Amino acid sequence: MGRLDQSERQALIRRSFLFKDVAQPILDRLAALTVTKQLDRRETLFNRGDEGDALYAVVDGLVRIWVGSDSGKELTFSIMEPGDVFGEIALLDGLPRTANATAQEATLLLVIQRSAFLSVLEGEPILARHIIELLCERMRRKTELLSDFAFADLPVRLARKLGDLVVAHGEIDGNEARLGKRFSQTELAQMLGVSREAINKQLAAWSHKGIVSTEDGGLTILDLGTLRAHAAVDRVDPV
Amino acid sequence: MGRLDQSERQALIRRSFLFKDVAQPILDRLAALTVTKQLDRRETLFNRGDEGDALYAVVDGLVRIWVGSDSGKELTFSIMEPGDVFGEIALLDGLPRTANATAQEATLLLVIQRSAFLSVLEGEPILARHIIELLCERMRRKTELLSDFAFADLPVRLARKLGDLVVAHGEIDGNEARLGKRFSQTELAQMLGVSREAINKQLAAWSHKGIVSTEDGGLTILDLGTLRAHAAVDRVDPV
DNA sequence: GCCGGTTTGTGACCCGGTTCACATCCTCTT
DNA sequence: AAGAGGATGTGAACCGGGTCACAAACCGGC
Repeated sequence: MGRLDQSERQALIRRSFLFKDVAQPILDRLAALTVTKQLDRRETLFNRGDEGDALYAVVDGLVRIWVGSDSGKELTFSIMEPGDVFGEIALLDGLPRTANATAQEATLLLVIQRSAFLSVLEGEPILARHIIELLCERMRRKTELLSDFAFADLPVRLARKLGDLVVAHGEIDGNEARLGKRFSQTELAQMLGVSREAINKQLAAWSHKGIVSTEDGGLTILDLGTLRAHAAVDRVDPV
Repeated sequence: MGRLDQSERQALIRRSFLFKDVAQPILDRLAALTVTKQLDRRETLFNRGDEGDALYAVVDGLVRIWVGSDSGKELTFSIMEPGDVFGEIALLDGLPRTANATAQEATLLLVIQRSAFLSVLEGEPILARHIIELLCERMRRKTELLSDFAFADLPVRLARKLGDLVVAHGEIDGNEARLGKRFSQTELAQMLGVSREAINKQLAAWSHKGIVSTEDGGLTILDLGTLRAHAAVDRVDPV
C-alpha cells in the first residue's frame, strides 16, 4: 500500500459505481487531478464543522463516520470500506461537514478535490444521476437506523447489526460466521448508541445460549439462523 | 381550496425552489402533466412499501411523514407544509417508499407523475442540482435527528423541537410564542419518539416554572429565551 | 518475559422514561 | 342538552440500560 500512479488511480476511479458510464476522457482528466492520502490507524481525516472541500474513495482500509456529544459519547453512522465513496454531502452543498471521519485502521484514500469533481459533475448528467442514487441509498440507511433507534431494543438492534457486519466484513460459513477481532465491544456499542457494558452483557447471554462465542478474543456467530430470528422481531419490512 | 387551472399550477411549480431556473417552456410542459389531489384530514397518501410513482408538492395543508412499528408506536420524521416537496426518494431510485404520508389536516397537493418528472430531469441539469441540494438538506436533518436521539434526553429534545415548531408553525412575539392547538401532545410525542405521558409531564414541569403555558388548550411559550437555553445544552454545533 | 495500555467480564445501584390505570375536560355531533 | 371520542393531567409500579467500580485477560513492545 502506498502512492499510486496515474493508471492505477484511473482504474480505481473507474471501479467505483459513482463513475460508471462516465466518458473515458473525462475520467482520465479527473484521475489526473486526484491525489492519494495515507492515514494511520486512529488518524482523523476531517471533523464535523470543517469545510468540505474534497470527496474521498477508500482504496484500502476502513474509515469510521461518526458524531460525538460533548459528554464524550460517540455514535458511528457507518464504516466505509474499500470501494466506498464518502464525504459527498458537504462537498455538494458547500456547508460544513456533518460528521467526523477517522481511520479505523491504516487506510489509503483517493482524494478528489471539490473543484475538479464539480467541474466534471456539471458536464456529466450521468454522474449527477449516480450521485442522486448514492444519496437516496444513504437516506434509506439513515431512515432504517432512525427507526431502529426509536422502536427496537438492544437485543434486536445488536442482532441486526451483527447480521449486517457479518455480511459486509465477516466470513459466513453455513449457519456460522466469523467476525474475529475486527470490531471491539466498544465499537459495536458506538454503532448502536448504547454502553459498552450493555453489549458485553448481551453477548454473554447469547454466549450461554450457544448463539455466539467470544472464545479467544474474536467474535463468532454459532447460530446465524437464531440470530436472524432475533433480528426479525418487529422488523418493519426492509425497504 | 379546490382544483387548479393550468396557469395556477404553473405558478405553483415555479414557486418551488426545486424548479427555480428551469426553462419556462419546460415548466409549462411539466405543469400540463400535473394533477391536483385533495386529501381529507387523516387521509393517507401513501404507505411504506408502496411503489413510488409520484412526487408531491404541498399547496395547502400539512402532510405528516412517518414510520410505525408493529407494536403500534409511530415516529414522525417531518411535517410538510405549503411549498414543500416530498416523496422524492422512492421516485428517484425506483424502490418502495420508505415512510408513510398522511394528511394532518385537509390538504391540497400538486402531483407530478414519475415519468413526467424524470423526463424533465434528464434534460435539465439545473433540476438535478436542485434535487441534490434537496437530498443533502434532508440528510442533514436526519443526521441531526439521529444524534439527538442518541445523545439528548427528553427535556432537551422537546425544547429543541418546540423551538423549531414555533419558527415554522407558530407566531413569535418577542420572548413569547404561540403554537395554539396545532400540535397535540400525542403528535409531539411521535416527533420525539417518546410517550405522550412523558411530554405531558415535561410541559407541566415547565408550566410550573412559567416557561410555557397550556391555558385554554393551546400551547404557548412564555419564555422563549429560557427554552432555547434548555435546547442549547450539549448542542453539537448546528451544521 | 514483564509492564502499561487496552479490551473484556460482571455485579450493585440508579434513573429516565414506559406502561397502566384513571380522572377530567373539551369539542364536536346530532 | 346529552353523549361520545379525543385530548390532557397525574400517580404508582416497573424495567431497560446507564453509570460506577473493579477484576481479569490479552497484547504489543522493549
